[in-house]
Amino acid sequence: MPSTGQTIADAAATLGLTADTLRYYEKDGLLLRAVPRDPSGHRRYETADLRWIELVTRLRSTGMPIRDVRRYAELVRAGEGNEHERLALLQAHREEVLRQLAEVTAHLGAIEYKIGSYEDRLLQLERSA
Amino acid sequence: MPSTGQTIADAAATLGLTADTLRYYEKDGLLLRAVPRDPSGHRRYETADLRWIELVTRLRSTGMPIRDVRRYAELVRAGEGNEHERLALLQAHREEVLRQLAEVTAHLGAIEYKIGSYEDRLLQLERSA
DNA sequence: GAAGACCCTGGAGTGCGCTCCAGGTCAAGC
DNA sequence: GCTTGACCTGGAGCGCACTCCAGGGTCTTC
Repeated sequence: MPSTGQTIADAAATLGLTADTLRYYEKDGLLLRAVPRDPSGHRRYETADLRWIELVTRLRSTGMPIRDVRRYAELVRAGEGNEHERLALLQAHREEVLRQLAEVTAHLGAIEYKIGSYEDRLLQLERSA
Repeated sequence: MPSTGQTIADAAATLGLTADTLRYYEKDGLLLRAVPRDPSGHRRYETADLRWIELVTRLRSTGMPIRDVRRYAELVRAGEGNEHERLALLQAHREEVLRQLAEVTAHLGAIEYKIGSYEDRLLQLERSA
């Protein structure tokens, strides 16, 4: 009978992370549970683990700090009854992401203007050459 | 005759940075020139300095690493003749920013979906209460 | 039963981008 | 002439998020 679930190497490849990062997330309390082990003590990631970590990577890559992800994980681990707090945490993050998107977009506009002016200048030079 | 230009405190306030950060940028080669000093050795930021630093903050807050900003500053300091390289640097940054915006936007979509499901769940609870 | 591949733990190390001193100079106000 | 406050320099320190060992176990393959 083959062990169920993915090895840490497979999970890392699936999720686009490294094995070190997966161990670090677990040690740091970002996961919902200790990842189950096979008889020799190696981690076997199950679908539920992978799905949760996928959410973690989404929160992380939208800029949520580790400590907030941990807080959210704590709330989920605590079980039903704190849905308002979870929602508030996600909504606050959403607002922050929207703020950042707006800021980056605005700055990008100014940078693209500068790119345009370089392109124009180089075009002029070519034409006059 | 009053000294011309802004003090470091004023410049920091104008730009939304700290005095420490301004000194750090200068020491690290992100500026186009050593900021001019008043007779007692204090920095006086002139309009040209402030405008350049404003560009630096735009590059920084769209995620360009310090070392790339420094590289761009070096090109501009080197004077005319490297416009292609400057343009390439900015274009590469633009592509990276667009990639990130797309990624964040996609992840945000998934997070908003989750927010929606919490809102629905809480609404159900209220209704049944 | 030796070699190689994979995994384990605890803990140290790294890169980035600031941020914060300590100790000192200088100009203005009382 | 003394305090106060803003600024100076060089350099140490910090928070974050990993990343990288050293030393050791286990499983498979030959």
